[in-house]
Amino acid sequence: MMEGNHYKKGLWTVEEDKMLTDYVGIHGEGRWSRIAKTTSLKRNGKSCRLRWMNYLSPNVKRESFSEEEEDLIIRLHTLLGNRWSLIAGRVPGRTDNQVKNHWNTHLKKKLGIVKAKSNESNSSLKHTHKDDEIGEDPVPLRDLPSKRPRCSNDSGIVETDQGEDGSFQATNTMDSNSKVHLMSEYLFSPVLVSNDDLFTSAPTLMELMDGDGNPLDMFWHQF
DNA sequence: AAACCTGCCAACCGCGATGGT
DNA sequence: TACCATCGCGGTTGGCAGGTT
Repeated sequence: MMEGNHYKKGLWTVEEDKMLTDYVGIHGEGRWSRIAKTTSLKRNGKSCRLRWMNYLSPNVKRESFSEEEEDLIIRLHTLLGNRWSLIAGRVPGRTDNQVKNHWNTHLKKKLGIVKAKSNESNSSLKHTHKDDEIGEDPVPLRDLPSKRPRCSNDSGIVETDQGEDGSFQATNTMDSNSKVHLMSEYLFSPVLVSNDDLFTSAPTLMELMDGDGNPLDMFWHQF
């Protein structure tokens, strides 16, 4: 709890990276807060964990995103919204931070997602580049439990639907046929089917539509 | 050449969840 | 049950690099 403010911040040096890598090599991942106590690395636990998970871990891909990865992210985002850790979990070698950054800097533009101005009179407001972005989340976070993977009941979730502009919007009024169509489109598209792991763990449409629970519930367990 | 602008991404922050005592 | 340490998530920021004026 008490991670004081005497810890170093900012970009990591090569020496710091080596210290952290050596530490993980000896002690394994976890117990991040002990690093500063047992080594001369003056980084707090959170910083160490983030550096390892997002950069130093051998599981992290450093090359550019491929077309296939981008397509997969787009599809997963349609289903999951800004659940970056869940999305990243389905994109081998990519971290939630990588996925989030790539979405915000590349994929939004690729999809032509821009914030819908509520009215033109607002155009005189001071512009910042962040103002261009929207809450593009197809399932607004306010409608979801804050920490979905840890929630046992997921009431209040809504499905996604494609809007006139091609972006996906939240809706809870979709009929069953539309649900089947949408689910099958995403689950059994060539991109997803090409992913062995996802394919083997993908449910059937009957499973999707079965029961009185939310038809998307299974995603939170499968992804 | 210098100032300014923009894009990008690594890292930070705040918060909630979890697990141990 | 309460408290504390730790972990993990999503949003946001800071700063560098390259482009433009």
